[in-house]
Amino acid sequence: MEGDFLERVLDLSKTPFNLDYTLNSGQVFKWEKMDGWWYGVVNDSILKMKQMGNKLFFTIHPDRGIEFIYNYFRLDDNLPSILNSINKDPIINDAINRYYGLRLIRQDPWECLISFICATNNKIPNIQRMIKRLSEGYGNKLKFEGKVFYTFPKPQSLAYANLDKLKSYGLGYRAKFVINAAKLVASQELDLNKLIHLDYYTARENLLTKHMNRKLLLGVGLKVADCVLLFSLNKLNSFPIDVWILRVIINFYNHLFDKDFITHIKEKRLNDWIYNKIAERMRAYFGDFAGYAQEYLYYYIRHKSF
DNA sequence: ACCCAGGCGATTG
DNA sequence: CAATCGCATGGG
Repeated sequence: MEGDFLERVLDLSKTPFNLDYTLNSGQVFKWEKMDGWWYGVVNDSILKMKQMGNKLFFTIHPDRGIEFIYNYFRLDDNLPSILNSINKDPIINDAINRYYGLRLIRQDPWECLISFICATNNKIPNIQRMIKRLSEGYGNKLKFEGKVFYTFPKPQSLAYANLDKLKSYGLGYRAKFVINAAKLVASQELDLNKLIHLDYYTARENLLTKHMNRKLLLGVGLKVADCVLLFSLNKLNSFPIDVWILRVIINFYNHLFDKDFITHIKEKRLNDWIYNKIAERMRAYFGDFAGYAQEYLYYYIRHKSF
């Protein structure tokens, strides 16, 4: 079908957006840049994109409406207004100025959950490789421009996946957590999409539920839950704290905390009590869009040379 | 060889 | 409750 390969242009002059920053921000792991074009599989469609200034060139295959792009890249978010609301100090101001146009992405919650279960105690290139192998092994094959792509596996596919096969993909001890999560979602014991309608704290409680004094979702703690809430469930006040954000706190935001608290967290490893205390303070400081601040600060600490 | 990574589970005290 | 410790894997 000729129409499937129609290249379209989106005018970004009134909606600030930076595709490279957004896709390099560690939110999503299934995108790849080839010959200057970004290729990604979103739900069941291949997206091919390139930005040149205020113009976003893209092809969706099979074709979808423009809302598909708006929804995924949250182009409906009033970015200037959001960034203005979180711009509280010179550090975040510097991050905003450097990486202006970085947006949160609205991912599929299921893919997001599995991605960040795989992300624990791991490095981004390795996470990308794991997600790629999972997709090749259990996703559906798509062809486009003579290239082969794979959708992210459905919950039903991973629920009956072979444990040793997942381990051979490099998932290690996370393999059993992935299968556990897949069984819960496939059986509809856990309905991720209903969490979109709940507030941040209630939705987080759902992800961290215990059943007979045992966690329902294995491999999901505060950090993974916060990532899923922020990147896929519309909870923009979620403030995930990983080792990098902890460095941001210690280096640039220690004045927001008691002095002995800072010396305490330098000695101890991050535990739930420390995590919640920091996250609550940063939510109070940055406000309802603290998640955007988190993402700009994450990009800042990862990319700026100090 | 050792250390680290978008942390968390299991086991102890 | 809180505090330790081990963990699969790959790269520096």
